[in-house]
Amino acid sequence: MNVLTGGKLKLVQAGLRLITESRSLTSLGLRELAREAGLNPNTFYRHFKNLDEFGLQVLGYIAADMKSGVRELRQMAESSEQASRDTVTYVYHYFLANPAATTVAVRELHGPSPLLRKALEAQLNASAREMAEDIIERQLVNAVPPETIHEISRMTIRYILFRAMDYIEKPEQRETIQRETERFINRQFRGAMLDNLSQGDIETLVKKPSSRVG
Amino acid sequence: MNVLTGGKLKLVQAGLRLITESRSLTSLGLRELAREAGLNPNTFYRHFKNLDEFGLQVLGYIAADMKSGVRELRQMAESSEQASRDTVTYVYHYFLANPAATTVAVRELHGPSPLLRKALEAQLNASAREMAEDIIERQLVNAVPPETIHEISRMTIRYILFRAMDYIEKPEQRETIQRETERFINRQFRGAMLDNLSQGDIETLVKKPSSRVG
DNA sequence: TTTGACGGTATACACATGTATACACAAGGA
DNA sequence: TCCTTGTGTATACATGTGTATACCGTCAAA
Repeated sequence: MNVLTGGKLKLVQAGLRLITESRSLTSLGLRELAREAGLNPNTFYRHFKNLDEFGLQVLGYIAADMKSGVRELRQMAESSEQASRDTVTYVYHYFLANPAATTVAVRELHGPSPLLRKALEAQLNASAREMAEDIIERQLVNAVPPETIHEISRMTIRYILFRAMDYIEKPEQRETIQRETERFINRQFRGAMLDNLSQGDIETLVKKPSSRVG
Repeated sequence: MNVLTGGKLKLVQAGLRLITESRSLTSLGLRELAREAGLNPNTFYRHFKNLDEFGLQVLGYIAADMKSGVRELRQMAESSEQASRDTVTYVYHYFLANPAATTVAVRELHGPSPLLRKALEAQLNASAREMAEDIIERQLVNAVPPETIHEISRMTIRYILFRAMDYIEKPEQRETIQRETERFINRQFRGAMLDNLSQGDIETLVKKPSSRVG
């Protein structure tokens, strides 16, 4: 298995710790890591060929973590009405509990290392696919075609990831961020329901007084 | 005026050059910059107190640039129908023409320096505000309240910024990215028109056959 | 009991970095 | 004319970095 132990684990965890304290994965030094891990600099070489390999290991470590997080998600989201609210709440709490992983993801997704970027993108797309398939399977939004659901899922995953940084760092804004995210998701899906209507159609639709319109 | 000249300008431009070649602003070194600028390392101190101050100068430099870009935007977007398409086209072309500025913005918005992050956020919010006020002034989407337009503008600015990285680096995806961005914007605004309808209302609305529904 | 791999350490080297001090030279005002 | 100010340079130092070589215990297999 890919389970980490001993010094290797110590180094990875040291890396995550350093990243949380306002560093980026790509900027970590070998000696710095060893120092933080309480090990001799050269011990690093016992476990990793170079810093790139270390980066990939860290990514693998947090990817495994995230995967289990997303899997738990599938247990929730019963009704279509409450689906987005529950999901958003859960996801943000997950990010809050894993600040290092979140920071790594955000920083390296557009960071300087093509290798890490590619790996992260794949990881995010996988999560988005899982989210989309879940939505399709449970028929949470029937009026929207599958391909569109996938597209919106990709956008949503990224949106949430970036907002997660603020969510972690600005506790007083958490409520706001959560509400904004819910609105984001709802508007995407509701807007998508109108994808093949013309602007004129929509205006007449909306103008017609329904149950309650301010 | 804030116009840069001589060595100071050389250093800032060297910074932008280095950033485009897959570096991040925060990771630049003083000697590295001087080398790229063809100057003595110590000349750096003649112009900047430290690297943080240098970063702020670079940010200011590109902010001025971006501002003029956004201002030009106000000349366009005549009809509501074509508004998003024109705007998106323009904005992406702008980012394409200024890859260094774009990369800086994306990397540092969630980067390790709180100072730069704050400055960038302010800059983005200013752009979003300008965009929102433009939309409101021109009455492009009447059915949506101003506060919501501001919110969507903030989201859109960020969305476009992140997609701009891919837009720059993956020429074969430019068409796709542009289309996706247009859909993103349209769905946000159309979805927002339905903000105060219940899920049930919307479903009945959408099911009703209008001009053309697949 | 010996062997060898594994994980960890110590020392050392070459190089890059930020910074301090001191020097050079042009332009402009007194 | 002298003096200051702005800009650029040279030298030097302490510190940090990646890496190479060599040494040391533990432990399991032969």
